[in-house]
This record gives sequence, structure tokens and C-alpha cells, in this order.
Amino acid sequence: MNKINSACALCENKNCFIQKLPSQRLSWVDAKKYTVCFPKDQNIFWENAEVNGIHFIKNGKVKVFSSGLNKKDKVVRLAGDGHIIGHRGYGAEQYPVSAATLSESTICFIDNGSLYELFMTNPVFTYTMMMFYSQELRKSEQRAKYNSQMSSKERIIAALLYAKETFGYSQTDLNAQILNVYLTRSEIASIADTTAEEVSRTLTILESEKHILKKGRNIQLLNEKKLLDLIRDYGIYDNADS
Amino acid sequence: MNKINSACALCENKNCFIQKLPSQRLSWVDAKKYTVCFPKDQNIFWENAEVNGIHFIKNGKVKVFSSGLNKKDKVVRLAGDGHIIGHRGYGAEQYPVSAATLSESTICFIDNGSLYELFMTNPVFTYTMMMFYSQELRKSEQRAKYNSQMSSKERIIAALLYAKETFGYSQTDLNAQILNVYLTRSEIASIADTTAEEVSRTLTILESEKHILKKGRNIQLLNEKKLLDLIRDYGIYDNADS
DNA sequence: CGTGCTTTTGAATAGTATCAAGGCCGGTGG
DNA sequence: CCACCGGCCTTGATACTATTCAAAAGCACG
Repeated sequence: MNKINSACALCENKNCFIQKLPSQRLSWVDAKKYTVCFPKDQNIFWENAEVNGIHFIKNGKVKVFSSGLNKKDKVVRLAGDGHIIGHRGYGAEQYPVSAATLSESTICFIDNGSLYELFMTNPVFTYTMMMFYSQELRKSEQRAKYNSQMSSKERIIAALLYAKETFGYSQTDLNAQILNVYLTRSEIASIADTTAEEVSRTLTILESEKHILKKGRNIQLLNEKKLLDLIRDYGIYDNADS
Repeated sequence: MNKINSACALCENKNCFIQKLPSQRLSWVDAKKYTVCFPKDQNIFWENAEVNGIHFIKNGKVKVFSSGLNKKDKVVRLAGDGHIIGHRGYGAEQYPVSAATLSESTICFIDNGSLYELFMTNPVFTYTMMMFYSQELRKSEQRAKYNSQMSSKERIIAALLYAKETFGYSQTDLNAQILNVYLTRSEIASIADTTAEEVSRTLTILESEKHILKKGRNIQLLNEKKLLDLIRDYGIYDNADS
């Protein structure tokens, strides 16, 4: 976990929030930020831990989750390159969620004090960030609504499409639309608000219906459009930006 | 629906967001804002309508809801004096939700342009607002998590406590802790993500357990602490601020 | 080549939604 | 003032979805 900072101005993630700052501000951020590489399956921050700042994914795959009571963890969000994480905690004393890497990931961290200085001096930046929160709120409540109305099968399809939206397809075989992330049945269940057994059953059914192919944790979406049709009425799990 | 503006500086809702502005800015807002009195059971804005600004409840009771598919509407939020409504839509083209009065309500409206000017010139105001969104996001996801883990009975209890948190008890009989809002069984069901029949059944059970008394739509919480205990493990439906 | 974890599949169960019918109440008009 | 009407509430019976429990099979790893 060495500090491996590089210049924000050279970062390939142009959708990253920091890029909303005036360009002359970026080198100031370079001096303040702290970039670290995490191996797979490692926590970036913990639920109930003190919030010291906000994290940005330079590259990698991350799941954000919170611990249930007697039940399993609940995955709240998936995030990939350029996405922000930990913003749920910003303004609170403690993180309401944990974040862990699903693959090796490089994470940039900016502390509360530096952020506050940026917010106080860059109204457009702050405004953009506020609009992002507003959008996140809309998504969160749309999901809540759909979760309460969709069947478990529909929720599982939505979870698959959400994973695709966030991480895209594997680059190793460009023709096969294989989800570019390894999720256990339990993790998919957690996203879809159901059980691992139900996910297993449903994936088998979806395969028999020729909607997907599965080989272990590799899941291939044979016809994304048709899957979308199956849940079209509910809108889409969307993770297009940040 | 006549314009009945009065000075923000004299408003009794000190928790209203506008009060976060420097006091010399309030008269500027007075000139921009538009205050209207709505009768009971009237829409303030409609889902999918164009978003023109943000509303603040000077006094009254409001429900925010979105239409399901084939199912009934889903109540997303209850709001009372000093609370902000319509902020979910801010930054979007269209409202993701509708809002309707549960009682006669006086609503202040500020248009997008004026808000933008305020946001660009008052960093602390913008920051406070952003932190509010952040908090709303946390609440929304906490609720989503709990909804997926609680039983219908627990969700209904949570809905009752949420109504109490938002609107308090009726002032007509100070000793009886009667919820200060008339909600139909369907509306309670919508908050608790269940059916009207289930609410009816559960209220009967809660009454037999001496937790509540009900007389039509008047619901009296006999022992708020005990009700809280029943769902303690899940945290509280909280609507403390704005 | 075990060993332990994940996945699959089956069977039983529990929790809710759905459907249906009757009762209560408040409001309206005679 | 009373009777009627319609909407909301209550209650019961039924159906069904999804969770739980259990057991076997698959797989990855040392």
C-alpha cells in the first residue's frame, strides 16, 4: 500500500468529479490527495468507522455494502473506474456502509479538510457534487420502489444488468458478452434482495430460457435487450455516471 | 391560490433551509419566492412534470409519492412544517415523484434561477444543502435495507413511528398520544410496503397487544418506547430535520 | 487427493398477497 | 331527521411466492 500519486490532469477518468474543478486547481489536489493500490477482497473502509474524506476509484471494481442484523450483508452499490465512493458518509460521523474491492483497485483519497476548502471556493464544483447527490437519491428511491414491486426473478435480472452497466463486458472475448466481474451467488442475491439459493435456481431457469449462459461465476448475457424487456416496465438499474 | 408572501425573517420555521442564508439575503428571497395556500388533498406537483424549482412547507402536512406500475402508489416520504419538498427533482428534467397535501398547507416556492444564484454566491448555503442530500441518501438506503429485512408487522410499526416523528401528536388532547395526521390504511400500507388488508390486520393485533388504540383513522400510540423496542434492532425511521 | 467452500436441487414451511364478503361510517338528499 | 349510498375497513379463506432447511455435487486450493 504505497503512495503512488500521479497527476489528476493526466488521469484517464474524465468523468471523475475532480475533473469538474478548474484545471489550475488540479495540481493543488495532486498535492493533497493520497493514492493507494488495494488487492482483491480487501476493505477500503468499514461501516461505523470515522469518516475522514472521500475516495475515488482510479481503476478497479468495488462493492459498497452494509451489514444486516442476523442476515447477510446487503450490497448497496457497485462502483468502477472513475466512480466516487464513501460519499454516503460525507457529512456524517461514521460510515453507514463498508466498501471492499472485487478486484485489485487503485483508489485516490481526499481528506475532509481539503474537500471543504474546494467546496468553499468552487461553487460550480460544489453544485455539481450536490446534483450528483440529488441523482443518487433519485436512484436509491427508484430502486427501493422497484424492489418492493418486482418478483425475485426480475430483481435478479436487474442485478445482472446493473453489474453489466457498472463493469461492462469482459475484454478477453469481445464477442461473448461475459460480465466483467466475478460475483458469488450470495453477492448477486444481496444486490437483488433475495437468497443465494433463489439466485442459483433463477440463473438455471434463465439459462434454460436461453437468456444467459453460465460457467461458474462467469455469466454471459445472450440477449441483453430481451432481458431488459423482461423488466422494462420498471425502468433500468442505471450506473452511467460516477 | 393567492400569493400570500410574508418575510422569511419572520418565519417560525427556523429549521428551514432558507434560514441558513446570511440574514441580509432573506429579503432578496422574499422578493423571489412565491407562497401559496393549498387545500387538503391537492397535488402540489406531479410526477413527470417539468421541474421549475423547489418547494418549502411553511405549514401543513404533505405526502410525497410515486406511481407504481399496476400496483398502488408508493409513499416515499412524509413532510411537515419547515420541510423541503421537490428536492428530489432538482437537477432532473422531470419530477420522479408527486406531492399532495394531507391537510391544508401553505407552501413557499423558489424557482430554479433564483436557487442557482443563491447556490453560486453562498458556499455555506450550498454546502449545507449538499449535506442534506447526503443525509437523505443515507436515510433512503437505510430504509431500503430495513424494508428488505423487517417483517410486515415491523414495517407497519416503523411507519406509525415515522408518522409520529414527522407530524407529532395531536394538540387537541395532549395526554392521549394520537397521531397528528389522518392516513388511510392504504396510505400506511404504502409507506410500509405492504397491503391495506395487512395493515388492518396488524393494527388489530397491535391493539390487542395494548400497543395502540384505534378509532377510525385516529391512532393512539399507548407506549411509544415499547413500539420502538419492537423494531429497535433496525434503527429508527427518522425525519428530524427538514 | 482430500478438505472446505460454493453451488445446485429438492422438499417443507412460513409469511403475505389476493380474493371475497360483510360491516361500519360519514355524507347526501329526500 | 332519517334512510340510503358509497367508500373504507375488517375479517376469513385460499393461493402462491420465496425462504428455510437439508443433502449431494462441483470446484478450487493446498
